[in-house]
Amino acid sequence: MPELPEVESAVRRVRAVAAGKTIRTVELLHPALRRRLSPARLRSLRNARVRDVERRGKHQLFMLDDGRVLHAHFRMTGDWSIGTAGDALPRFARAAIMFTDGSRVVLDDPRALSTLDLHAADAPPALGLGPEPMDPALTPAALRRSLAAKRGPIKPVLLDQRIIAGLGNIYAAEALWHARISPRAPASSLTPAQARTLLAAIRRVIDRATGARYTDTSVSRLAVYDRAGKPCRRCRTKIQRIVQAGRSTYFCPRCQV
DNA sequence: GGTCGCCTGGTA
DNA sequence: TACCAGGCGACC
Repeated sequence: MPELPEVESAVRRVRAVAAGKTIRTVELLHPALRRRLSPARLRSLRNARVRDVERRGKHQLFMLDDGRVLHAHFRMTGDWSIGTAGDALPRFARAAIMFTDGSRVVLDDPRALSTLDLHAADAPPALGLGPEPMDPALTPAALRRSLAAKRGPIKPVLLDQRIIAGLGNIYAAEALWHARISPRAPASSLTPAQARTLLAAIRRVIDRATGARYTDTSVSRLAVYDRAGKPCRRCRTKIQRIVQAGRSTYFCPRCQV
């Protein structure tokens, strides 16, 4: 489910139960997760203590006392379901982390595309992420510079996590609409004024969504996402859906130039 | 950049 | 039954 705001909310919920706790077991409930976590590595998590849970872009990092990192990524449809040992498992439970105090964190993911990874203490994860949207070091000039180095239309480029960490398909489209920039405009063509407007728009859509969850997002008032054929909220022109890099892009053909 | 595969469910 | 899905890595 996640773009940055939803992952941030997930991290906050999981941190509240996991930080300071000791792991009793981690159980995989779907075969796809076994590709990255062998039974031996799973067993090695017994008695590991979680110091804290951190977010980097859309990645979630359980920082263990021994320096190892349990690394979760929700991909399209993952979420945490938080409860205790005796609770019924959610319908799409894919993994369960049990803590010694009886609390339980379950990875709930209908499509089972989520990943869990364990990184050794001497090999912290290399995530290849650009700056967080709210990072003060990310200035309009810096954004324009990184976009200038990329070929192709801006919308797919904005999904490149090396440009801005955590931006995804919905909020990229939303931000472009707010900034009145066409998703087809070459990434390298942005003027300084457009870069400034776009960065402000990205921050606005991310900030407004922070604290929301998947179900909230789908019912919230998005400007363009999933609104093909419906009137633009600015000019009433019909919103168009196109496909870029295999992903849906929604935009107003009249007021996004 | 484009396209496919990963997985499975919801919806037209 | 077909298409779509908020991600991402591998491939051309």
